[in-house]
Amino acid sequence: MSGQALKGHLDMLLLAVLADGPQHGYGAIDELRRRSGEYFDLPEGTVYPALHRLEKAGYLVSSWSEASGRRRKTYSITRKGTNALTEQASSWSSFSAAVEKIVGGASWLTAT
Amino acid sequence: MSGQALKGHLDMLLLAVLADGPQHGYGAIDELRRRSGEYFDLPEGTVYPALHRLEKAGYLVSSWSEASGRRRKTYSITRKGTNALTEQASSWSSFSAAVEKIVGGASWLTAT
DNA sequence: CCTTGACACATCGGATTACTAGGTATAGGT
DNA sequence: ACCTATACCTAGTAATCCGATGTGTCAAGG
Repeated sequence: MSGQALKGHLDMLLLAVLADGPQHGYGAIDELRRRSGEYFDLPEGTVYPALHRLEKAGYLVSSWSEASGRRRKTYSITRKGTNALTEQASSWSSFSAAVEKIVGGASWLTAT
Repeated sequence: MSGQALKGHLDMLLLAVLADGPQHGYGAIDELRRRSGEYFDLPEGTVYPALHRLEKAGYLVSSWSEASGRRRKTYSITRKGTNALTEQASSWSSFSAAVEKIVGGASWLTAT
C-alpha cells in the first residue's frame, strides 16, 4: 500500500465519480473509497489540487454552497469533461490490456 | 498514443520481460513492443535509466558482452527482483480491479 | 469549558517518474 | 558519403502524488 498508488489515473477516477452526479471534494474522496471497496483512500493534498486542475482544464465547473454551517464547493462535470472521461477510459482499457499481455503470461511464477 | 503512458508501471514491465530470460536494453524495448502488440514503444531515455534504477535496487545484475562488433549490456533478474515482480504484479491486480470498480460501471456512457 | 475528531477547504515543497534532446560508436546498405 | 538500425549513455524538464501544514465549523466527551 506504500508508494504513490494512483499513477496518473486520478483525473479519470474523479471524472468518473462526478459523471454520476455533482459532488464536493470531500464527498468525492468518500465516493472513491466506497466504490473501490476501501482501496482508494486519497489524501486531500492529492484530490484538491486535482480538482483545481480539472476545473482549469474546463472539465469541471464549481459552485459554493452552505450545508449545516460548513461551506462546500460543489463540482459538476461539463460536456468537455465527459468527452475527456470517455477518451481516458478507452485509453485505460488499451493500457490495461497491454500490461496484461506482458505481466499476465505468468511464466515467471515461482511457487505459492 | 501520445503523452506519457507508463504511469509508474515500467519497473514491473521490465522485470516481467527479464523474468523470461536475460536481455539487453535494446532487446527489452523490442520485447515490450512485440509482446504488447506494438502498444509499448518506449524511448531509450525512458528504459535505460529505469534499468539502472532496477540494478541499483538489486533487482537486476548486468554484464557486458560483444555481439557482431556491438557491445551489449545484458541484464538478468535476481531473486530479489523476482520477489519484487511478484509483489508488483499482485498490487497491479488490486489497483486494476479498483479502477474497474470506479470506471467499469459505465453509467455515464453517452452513446459511442 | 476545552479538547478531540470529523467535516471541508486550501497551499507548499519534496520525491519520483517519463520523456525529449542530445551525445558516442559500430555495421550494413544505397 | 550518407542514412538507418543497433546499442549504449546523460542532463534537463515537466508532470504527478503525497505529506505537512494551516484555516474554520460543528458535535460529542471528559
